[in-house]
Amino acid sequence: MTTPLEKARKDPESMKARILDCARRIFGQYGFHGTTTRMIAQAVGIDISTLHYHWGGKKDLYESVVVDINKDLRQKLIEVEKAIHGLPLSERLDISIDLTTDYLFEHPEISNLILFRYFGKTRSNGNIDSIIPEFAADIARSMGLAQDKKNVAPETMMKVLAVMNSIHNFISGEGFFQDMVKVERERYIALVKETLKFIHIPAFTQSDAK
Amino acid sequence: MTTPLEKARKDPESMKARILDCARRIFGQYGFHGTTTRMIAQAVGIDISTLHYHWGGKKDLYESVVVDINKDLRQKLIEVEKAIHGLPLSERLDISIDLTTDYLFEHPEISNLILFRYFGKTRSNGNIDSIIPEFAADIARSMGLAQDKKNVAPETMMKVLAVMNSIHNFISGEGFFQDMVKVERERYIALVKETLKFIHIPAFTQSDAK
DNA sequence: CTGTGATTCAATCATTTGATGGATATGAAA
DNA sequence: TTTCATATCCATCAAATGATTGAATCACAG
Repeated sequence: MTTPLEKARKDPESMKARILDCARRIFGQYGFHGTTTRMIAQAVGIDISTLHYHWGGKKDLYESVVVDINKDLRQKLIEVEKAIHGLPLSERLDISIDLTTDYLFEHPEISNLILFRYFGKTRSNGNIDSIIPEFAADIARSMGLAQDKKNVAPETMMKVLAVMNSIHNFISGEGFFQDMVKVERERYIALVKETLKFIHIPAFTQSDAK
Repeated sequence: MTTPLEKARKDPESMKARILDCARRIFGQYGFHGTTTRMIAQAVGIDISTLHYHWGGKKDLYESVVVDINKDLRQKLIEVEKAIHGLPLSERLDISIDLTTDYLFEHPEISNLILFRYFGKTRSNGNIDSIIPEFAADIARSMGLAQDKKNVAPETMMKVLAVMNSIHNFISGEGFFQDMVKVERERYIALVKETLKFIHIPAFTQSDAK
């Protein structure tokens, strides 16, 4: 049986998919409470009731969005993992940062939504991010910091979180930070990669040598 | 002339101050749109109209909160700067991380609010964080990465942002991350410090040696 | 005690917002 | 053509929410 989300992903031109795309972007910019169903409907160019017809309600739509971005991110991480397989650690980090950063700059709503879920509370909260720890564990393994996905040491988990978050920060805070350093977009993206490598590569390669 | 905010800070028992305290906490947890004036009033134990009497309106109160936390953070940064003055870089980092982390874990709403302002949009946005770039420049100077507060290189600014953000991340994401690594609060705080030092000290000391 | 300004609250308003019901259109199947 | 499921919109509702008004209460100087 196909869920509404699978149906939407199958045909990107369908109304379901168009709504989902706009919802991703707007929920990412304004968060759950900062977004109104009317804002999304207007962005799609439809009536609110059409939105409700396809996705049930605001909360249902939001949860679909979260599942959707998690799916996309997981897909990308698998891709990155393949690209770096077998390389030495410093190169793995270098390439991972390049690929992930490029991808997220093209889909900033992913970083936006993830940070919103980390740092903000929703007045009625269910937890639909049980997949995130799995991401972190996957990354830990693919970076050679853990043997298997189960039983990743807390220290390792924290290091992986630090790397993931620092990337999301620069993507999601682009508006704020770019204005702060007063550079154009292309330059900002280059600066982000440079800074991430400056910060993270010494830490992990040093501990590797020990 | 004294602003309402100065008046509130003078007498911590005053109604103005009590409202401001609760507002800090709740705006920090739920963000601007996720917070209702009724939530704040209930937390203080007063009527909504009393809140309006003292602070004008939701937006005014929110802006006062932002100014207030920026003031607190600035104060703390000056304090930290004094404590590390003259020490070698790796020790400056070590101590800065300890002091700042301890302080922010005691006042998590500071990290919460700052991240909300970085990553989220408010439907009607004015920018009242013109002070943040100044923080970054201050830190850059006090870490010996820049000569004067004016003309801090973009590369340097980005590095400082990376450090600041990584701290805020672990404070503000405590609920999420602590659950992820499955440890108690004290252990989590220790892990945060350890991880921050692991990540940042090699980067800056290595480039220092070059 | 009295008067006066400051403070607080109950009641209420206007707007926003999530949601629904019913009418209409479209197109495929019978 | 008729029938029926799908899809869309218009009108509207009920609750939530930011804000205001006016009366009651308090603090305290005179």
